[in-house]
Amino acid sequence: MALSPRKQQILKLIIDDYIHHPEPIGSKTLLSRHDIGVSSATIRNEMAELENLGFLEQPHTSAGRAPTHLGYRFYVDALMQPPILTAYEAERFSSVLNEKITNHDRLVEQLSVALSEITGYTVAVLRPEIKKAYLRHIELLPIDSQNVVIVMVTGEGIVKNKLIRLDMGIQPQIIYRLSRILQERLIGLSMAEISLSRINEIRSVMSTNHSVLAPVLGFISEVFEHEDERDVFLEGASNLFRFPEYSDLARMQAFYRFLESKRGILSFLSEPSPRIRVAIGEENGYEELRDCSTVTGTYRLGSLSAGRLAVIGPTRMDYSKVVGLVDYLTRRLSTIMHREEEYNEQETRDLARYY
Amino acid sequence: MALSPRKQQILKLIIDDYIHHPEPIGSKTLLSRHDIGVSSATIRNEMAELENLGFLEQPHTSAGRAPTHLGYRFYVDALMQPPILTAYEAERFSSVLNEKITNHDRLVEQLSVALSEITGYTVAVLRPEIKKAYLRHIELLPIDSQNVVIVMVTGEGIVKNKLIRLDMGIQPQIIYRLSRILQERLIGLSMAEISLSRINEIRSVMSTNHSVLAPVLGFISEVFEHEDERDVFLEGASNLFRFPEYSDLARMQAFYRFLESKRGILSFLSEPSPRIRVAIGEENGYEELRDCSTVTGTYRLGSLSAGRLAVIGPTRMDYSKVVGLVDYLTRRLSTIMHREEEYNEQETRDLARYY
DNA sequence: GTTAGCACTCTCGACTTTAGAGTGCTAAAA
DNA sequence: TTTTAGCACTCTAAAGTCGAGAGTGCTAAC
Repeated sequence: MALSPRKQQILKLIIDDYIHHPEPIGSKTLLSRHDIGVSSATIRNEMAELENLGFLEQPHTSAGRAPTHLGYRFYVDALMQPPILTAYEAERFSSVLNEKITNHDRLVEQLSVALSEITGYTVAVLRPEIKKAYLRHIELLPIDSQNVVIVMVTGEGIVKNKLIRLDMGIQPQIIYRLSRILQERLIGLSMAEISLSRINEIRSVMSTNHSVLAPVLGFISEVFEHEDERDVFLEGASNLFRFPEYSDLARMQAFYRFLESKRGILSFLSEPSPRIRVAIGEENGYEELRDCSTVTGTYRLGSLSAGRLAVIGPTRMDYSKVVGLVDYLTRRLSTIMHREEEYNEQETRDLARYY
Repeated sequence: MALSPRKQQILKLIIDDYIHHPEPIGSKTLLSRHDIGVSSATIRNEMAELENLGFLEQPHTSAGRAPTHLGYRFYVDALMQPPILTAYEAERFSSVLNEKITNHDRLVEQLSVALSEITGYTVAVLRPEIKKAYLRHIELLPIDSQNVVIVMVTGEGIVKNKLIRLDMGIQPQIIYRLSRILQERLIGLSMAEISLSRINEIRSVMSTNHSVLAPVLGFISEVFEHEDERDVFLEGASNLFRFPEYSDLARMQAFYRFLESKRGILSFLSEPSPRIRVAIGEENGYEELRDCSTVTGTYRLGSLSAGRLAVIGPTRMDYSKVVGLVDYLTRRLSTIMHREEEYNEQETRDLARYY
């Protein structure tokens, strides 16, 4: 279905207009706004054909035409101008990145706030899974006779901890011993490698003291298995109120409920997807996102699994701009974290001396 | 302004009705729904007087009457029936409390989810400040030559940590030494007591190694000073869509923006307030909460400062029910945590042997 | 293939009408 | 003095009417 250049031109003009001014547009209006070399009647004919092809639709007979989801799809694939970042936008991100925030979660959150501000849409972030990380450090700290803190540090510098309350008192010596054993056997392994067999190995060495062992090993597997911690960060949800397409309260509520429950948006973000994915309406695969478009970017944080960052807006989204921003941002995030990762590996090698 | 019993009865009936069916109610309708011993004309007269007194208002001349904020205030203070928890509600909370969640944040979050479900309103939680906690344990863990993890545990079992990246490599021995010094000088102190002078004391002892010291001491003060960590937990914000009083999109957006920014709701929750506070409309003190009522409960977590838990709903809130739930929940939270706290102090005393 | 012209369609806002709920007032009853 | 029946009056909300305006599709001429 190769579209004639003129049809493409007309489709592009309609969508460009519609993105900023969401009202069905007629042949005359289009002509009055743009310098096309033909008359309104010709445009009318072209538009009728574009409608037959499924790229445009009329809300009713005597109205102008609006893009369909298929129209947007074609626009995204073939028509929209290549995204360009403005100096302001790049600057806005850089200023966050230059703050030298050491906590990855915070950094990504701050960037999301910026992204949501710039685009005026909603941003959702799924942080990388920790499952595939390798363990850089593990330590048990006896706090008192019945409380032990377990601290784990991944290669990427993510620290996880938990206070474990034991049923019966245990001497610190035993804790220290277990701590050393865990260090000897687990440090340097990726989480995939800390399998049941290794844990059982430890269990046999420490056979005397099951009462510490059970919760400790429980926590380790919890950190790396459980998705609980993987909550979604949301920013700018209230932005969508701006758009007339969300003036239907019932729909808005369904949408909000979807975001709020976090389950839905989590599973949406967890789906495999290319580095940059644009999904329009039903393409999202969720009833609640039927009236939305999303631009999802994947970033990599060291050896961790992919993190995801999605911009959610109306289907008449400014695709060019959003794709540009998401692409830029995830790229920068990945390289920054990649650099850190290399740095850490270097360090870890140096460190070997101490052990 | 002592109201006659009959006026009180009529006001109560109107509000009881209005809470579940938010339409201005007229004398005849009221009579048809309830068995009052007088005619509609009498009720009409009483209602006219209640309006003069400011307890009721008419949207327009020929409509029924609806409660004013003053009316709700009187209702809350004098009319509503004492709150009773249903078996289901108590059971719902107990099932969460019995899960033995060790992380306080999670526990309070789960309870908020239950509270929001039961009430159908929005719940906001401000976690206790950590500032007043006493330090049960502090430890520096060298991870490699340039990375140190600092771990702090409060009396309540709250664990805080951070990975500190140093500009230059430092031998683990030095880290261990600093760790011991911190332990000797800081453990057991309340955070108020870890003043600048004590920190300077440490600085003089460790004069040689400023490069570790600065970020470590920085983190300590950050943990206990900064409000950053005190983010607000929100649950059930989308519930409010149900209510016809929120069908005005612009208002809804302002409200959502308020919740989302977290600044506003944080400062709202930070205000001093009695154990249970009911605020109606303007009483909330925030423009964005002008159309809402809030029931705020304070709970205490060990020696920490107060945590706050607020139910936010329309002004025609089911006050009796909500007050009962908030009261019950904050009480149970406080006692549970109080018990834990005693337990911990016991433990800490026992522990003294080890040091 | 393109365009001017024209009859036709449909929505949206403005205006009108009407049913119904509710009121306040008055005068009679308790 | 308080309560009540009765009634004229008020106001809204929903339904109906109407005309302007934007846009279309078709036809015939360029």
